[in-house]
Amino acid sequence: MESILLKIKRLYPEMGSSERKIADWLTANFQEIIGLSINELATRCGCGEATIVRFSRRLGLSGYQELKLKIAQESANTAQGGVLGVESTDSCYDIFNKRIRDIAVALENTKTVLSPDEIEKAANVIKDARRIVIFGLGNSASIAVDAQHKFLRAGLDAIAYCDNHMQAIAASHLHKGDVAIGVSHSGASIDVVDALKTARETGATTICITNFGESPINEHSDIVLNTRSDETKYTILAMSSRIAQLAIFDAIYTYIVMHSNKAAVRAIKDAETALHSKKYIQN
Amino acid sequence: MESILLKIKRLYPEMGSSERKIADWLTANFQEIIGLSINELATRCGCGEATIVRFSRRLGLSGYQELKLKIAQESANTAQGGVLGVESTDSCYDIFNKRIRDIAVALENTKTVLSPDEIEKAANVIKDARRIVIFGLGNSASIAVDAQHKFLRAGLDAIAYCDNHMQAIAASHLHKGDVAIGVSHSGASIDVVDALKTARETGATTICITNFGESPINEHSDIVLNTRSDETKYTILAMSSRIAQLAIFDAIYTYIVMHSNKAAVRAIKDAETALHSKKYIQN
DNA sequence: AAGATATTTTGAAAATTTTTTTCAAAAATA
DNA sequence: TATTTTTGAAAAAAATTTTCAAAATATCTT
Repeated sequence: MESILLKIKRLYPEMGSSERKIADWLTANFQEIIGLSINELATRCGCGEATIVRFSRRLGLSGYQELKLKIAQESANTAQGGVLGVESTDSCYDIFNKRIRDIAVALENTKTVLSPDEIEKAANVIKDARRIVIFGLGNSASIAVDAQHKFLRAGLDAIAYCDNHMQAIAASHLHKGDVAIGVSHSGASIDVVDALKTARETGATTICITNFGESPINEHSDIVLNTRSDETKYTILAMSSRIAQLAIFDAIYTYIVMHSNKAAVRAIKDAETALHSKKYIQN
Repeated sequence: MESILLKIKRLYPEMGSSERKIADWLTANFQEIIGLSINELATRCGCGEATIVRFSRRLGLSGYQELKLKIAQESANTAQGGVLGVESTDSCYDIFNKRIRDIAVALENTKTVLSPDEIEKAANVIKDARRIVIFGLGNSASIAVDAQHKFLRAGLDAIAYCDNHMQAIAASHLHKGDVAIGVSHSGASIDVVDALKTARETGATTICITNFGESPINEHSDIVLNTRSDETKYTILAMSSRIAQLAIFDAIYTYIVMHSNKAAVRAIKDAETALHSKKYIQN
């Protein structure tokens, strides 16, 4: 949807001099309109009220009221400034707000480094895999578990291994047609990298999900899915990159459901109905 | 800044029955107010116009006009796009892009229903807890595991139980000074609700993380942390609400680290250095 | 427990403010 | 100069806010 400012810019040539005064004032004082009545604005712009209504109509709105409402909506997004670091005086709610900013930024960045081709390939390989094993340790363990959960719901044969011994064993027992997925933010987790290497040697297809850049895990991966987050503080948790990882798995899961044969879709419906008896209320 | 919805929730007890009708209607039809005049809203709520003005004033606003403007601002993110449906012709990358939109919207919405007071209370209770148990089943299991992982890193005594029998047992063995956290998007997962109820009976402090609205789990929780996502499609995965849950836990974790005594901070540093030997490269 | 009194809550109607429409004058264009 | 377009003051309409008395509720008294 075209924004108000953009519309103003586009329609500017068609306006008369009085309407242009309104356009100019609004361009300079966008949000300020929210607190003004139509005649206050008319005074500021040096024009009549009727001209303001006409101006609003030109933008495709019903009148001044709607103009104000629309600008209120649009300025809500713009208003936020860009500070990141958590201060020791921050309330927990403050920290939450900063975190969700981080997440939004990381997701946008990931969009720029995630290859459309690679993720499409990954989704299809997983969809048709005989067996899927997912490796994640420590911080990435919950991502692996989450992915397992999703794939199981889609009727796939998936297991997450979050223990380095189990990973090594599982990797060595794979075959051609199987898929091994390694999750590691740094791409340098010894055990996960080794497990992926082993998996590849068995003939399995290997996929990694890791932060953008050179890393050991890429060398052992047939398909590389990159995230991108510029975390500097508390990087151990790599919170926002993990959200990006989750989003990638979610997209793959959704894709598989959409492209699956009836049986797999039924598996999802089955999973949902199975849950109903476990709820006090029926959603 | 406290959101309108939060203010409504907080001031609800002080309202008379007519004002509550407005509060209820608004909670259910938040954005819809933008298109309504005061008497249209009065009709819908079954009350007089004056009551709506009084209601607005109670929220600290000058009147109905400002209420409408404020809601327009807050619903800006929600209003755009809404829930983006995934089409069967979408590429995996397309789906990813739609997903990250959903996530951004859910996070913004959660900001408006998450009570600053409650999350602050939760963080402090957890920080000083003798023992923390976290309950999550199915979809919420990975969130519980993630939270456990974070709290362990902060040097806290935390365990996640993702099995209904273990949850029941663990809950019954708590004491005053312990904290039980239940994670459930619907707030209606029988086993988690029961475990939280049991936990409370032992004298433990109970916290729930659930989607905004009435739900069984609230009744057994001393502290309620709300998320908000309007998922209609693929609601079984409740993806975006889970991201919001993760962000809440992350904020609490970060807050605890910031406010902990030296020992706990050292515990984090310890955890980080312990990981270094497990990496091929040093970050 | 019943009744009386005070307080609070409420909405209809009046008052006010805001927005929109009308229309003739001014400006621009042909 | 004639025609069209643009404009704003004033009128009309609509929306919002205020006032105030009735209704509901709570508190006190006996």
